[in-house]
Amino acid sequence: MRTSRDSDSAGYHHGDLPNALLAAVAEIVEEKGAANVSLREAARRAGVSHSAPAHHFGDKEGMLAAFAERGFEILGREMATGRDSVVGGSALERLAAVGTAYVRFAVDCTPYFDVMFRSGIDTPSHEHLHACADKALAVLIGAVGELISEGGYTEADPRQLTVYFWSLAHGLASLAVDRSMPPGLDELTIDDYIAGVFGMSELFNGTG
Amino acid sequence: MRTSRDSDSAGYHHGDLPNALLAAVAEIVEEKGAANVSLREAARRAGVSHSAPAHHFGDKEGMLAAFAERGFEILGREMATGRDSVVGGSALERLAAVGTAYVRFAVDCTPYFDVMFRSGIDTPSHEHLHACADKALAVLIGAVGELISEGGYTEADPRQLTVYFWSLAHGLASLAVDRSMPPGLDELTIDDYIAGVFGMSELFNGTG
DNA sequence: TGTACATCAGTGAACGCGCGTTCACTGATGTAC
DNA sequence: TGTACATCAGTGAACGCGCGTTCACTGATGTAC
Repeated sequence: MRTSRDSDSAGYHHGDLPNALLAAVAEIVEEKGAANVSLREAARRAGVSHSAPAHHFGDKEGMLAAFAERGFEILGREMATGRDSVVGGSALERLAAVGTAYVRFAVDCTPYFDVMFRSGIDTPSHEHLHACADKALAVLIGAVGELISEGGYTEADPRQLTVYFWSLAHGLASLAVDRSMPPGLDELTIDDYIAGVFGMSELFNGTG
Repeated sequence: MRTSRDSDSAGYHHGDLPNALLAAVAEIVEEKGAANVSLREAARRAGVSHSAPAHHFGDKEGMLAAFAERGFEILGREMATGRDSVVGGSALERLAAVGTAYVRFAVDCTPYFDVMFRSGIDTPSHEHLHACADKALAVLIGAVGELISEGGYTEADPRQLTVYFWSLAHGLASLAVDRSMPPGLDELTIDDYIAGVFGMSELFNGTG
């Protein structure tokens, strides 16, 4: 197997250093946590001198911001894919699919989730990152809008409904990533909880 | 105003160093984020030599664990107080009060919340901390149990119902702490969202 | 086809910093007698 | 009431480490002519 590192372009010029560095960031976060990411360690793993990263990302914040941007792009894409995978379903089912994609993203791509939401990065201060975050979130907001325009939950404030579903998704994502299920609750799988949590509003309708 | 530092016991012996160090940790997290807590900085703020903290907490992990323990004690107490403040209400109302206390704790005591849930601390590996976390969580689990034994949501799996409410509280807490409301959604206050999110299940009953 | 040159990507030495941890120490406190 | 002694709490020097950033540099690439 050949990586970009040992390809023909290997030598003084790396060929694809930004991607290699971001891949290294993912590795480091996975192994040692977001707090332990450093420019030098990323450079080391990319097989490059420790001052090379500055060329592409400016500084450490810049590298983390670039990594988070990529995360938001993936998250947005996954949520849209989830939504579109529901054919002939209700708006509530599409919204549940969006939420499910959100939680699955956190579980399957934890390094991204960690840097995006739990690394202490100041998203608003990075213009492009902020835009990426808004764009991803627009998928969730849009799904809530569809729910309302389809005639559901019309009594609710759309903003509160958005925060409700986002809280549900973000909370479950956080708990799942931390594997901090309370004692006895780790018998069910994460998929059970996803189904349970996003099916709860329907359950309420039936039994309330 | 006199602090414990400049009291009569000031001098070679601090008098209340563990507390002073934990107060310093809260300050540091507030100002610079959980990632920037250090034994030396805490010692500096407590007005003590940099090697003094080791005497009380062993090492850095130990200091953070002690801080998190205190956080879980406060969280548990606040949730119980919230629950008990509902007199003559339903189990669902008591559960909403527990969730409200959870979110308020995160907003009002953000340094604790950050260290407890977002500092990368490995809770299960600290026995006493783990016990503190379970004890706090027991308040939420208990409130879910009361809901069920009162005859509500009997079709739901209690474990899923617990994770549902915990996700809701933890998600809203995280979003509120990060002030990462999506564009246009920061017009409402956090209290509006708390009321909206925990009133949502009742809303569902009415309109579903 | 060849040459000059600008531009870009990565190097490596150097800087100063704050950190965690260790260790022999000393000052303060309290207890036994 | 006084003295000896054990224990505890905090000191300060020292260690080695990894870090971010800067800077003059060099190797590689591509473009103009």
